[in-house]
Amino acid sequence: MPRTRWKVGELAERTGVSVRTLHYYEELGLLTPSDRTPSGHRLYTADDVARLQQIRSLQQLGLSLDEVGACLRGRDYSPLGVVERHLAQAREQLEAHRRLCQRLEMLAGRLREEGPVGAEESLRTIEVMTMLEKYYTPEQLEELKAR
Amino acid sequence: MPRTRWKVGELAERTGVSVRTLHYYEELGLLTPSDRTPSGHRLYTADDVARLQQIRSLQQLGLSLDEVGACLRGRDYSPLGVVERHLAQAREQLEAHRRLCQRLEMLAGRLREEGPVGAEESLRTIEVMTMLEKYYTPEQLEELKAR
DNA sequence: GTCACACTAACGCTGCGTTACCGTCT
DNA sequence: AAGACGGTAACGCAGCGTTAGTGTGA
Repeated sequence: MPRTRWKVGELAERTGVSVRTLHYYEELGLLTPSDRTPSGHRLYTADDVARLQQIRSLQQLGLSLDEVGACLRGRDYSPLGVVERHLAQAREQLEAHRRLCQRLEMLAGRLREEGPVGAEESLRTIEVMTMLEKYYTPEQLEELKAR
Repeated sequence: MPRTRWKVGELAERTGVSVRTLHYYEELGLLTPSDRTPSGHRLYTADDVARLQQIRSLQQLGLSLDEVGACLRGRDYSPLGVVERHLAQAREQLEAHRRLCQRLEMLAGRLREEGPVGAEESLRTIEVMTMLEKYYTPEQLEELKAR
């Protein structure tokens, strides 16, 4: 029989999400552990863990924590929908990283042969890097407008 | 003959780096445009653009702007070295995104068939997501210790 | 003369990290 | 009995976004 409850430190260790962050999510009303020990220690259930996953996915989709909250409380909220959009974005980032690798390889080549690096080379490389940081899918733009 | 100088807005548009950010880098002494028009408008040269690329690469490697500055001023500083480390990291992130996609696909599968999603499933997915955000190569850990 | 763009200066904000101090559990 | 872990409360901060008011230049 698998585990059914986690203390905050255990959850943090398993997920990489810090204890402070879990506290903070609770403060914002995003993730309240379903249970507590008599002495007040937080106990997270499998449902809570599922919710944490949704929160993190929405965050990686570029939403602020405020927006994440609104989304979770929203009427048309669908866990599967969230995962699917996250997946779509992850695939695009996969592609973006491929382009970044190409750019960096070219740049490294130039630098090795000591030829002066063309500005276009640098410009395009920066462009790809920056796009990576800001990635929003077209769908998200709609979402963000909807709020 | 290609361009040889860019105004701040032009550079911002080409790179995706905001005007405010370019101002801020200058404030910190990270990137001072080599020239100005008589009236004070910033003019960035190809060298400046190359430096901007280095700054962004170091940032994506996980360094704070303070550390970026220290690195650029450091004695053993090598542009090629920076690009190579960035490239190594980009490749690892490519792999990490692949794993993320796998996880999200499995999760989506579970959600579609309405079976209750196992907590392990959620936990592992969150773990992969979180690792992605924090990625530091072994090399970087050395760097960070060195400071 | 107008409209997009540049300048400087200043405040504001998000998402936590980081003490600090005290209880708990094994 | 002690050390790892939990609790709440509070401050602090990086990296810009965002006005605001003014000059510039095609």
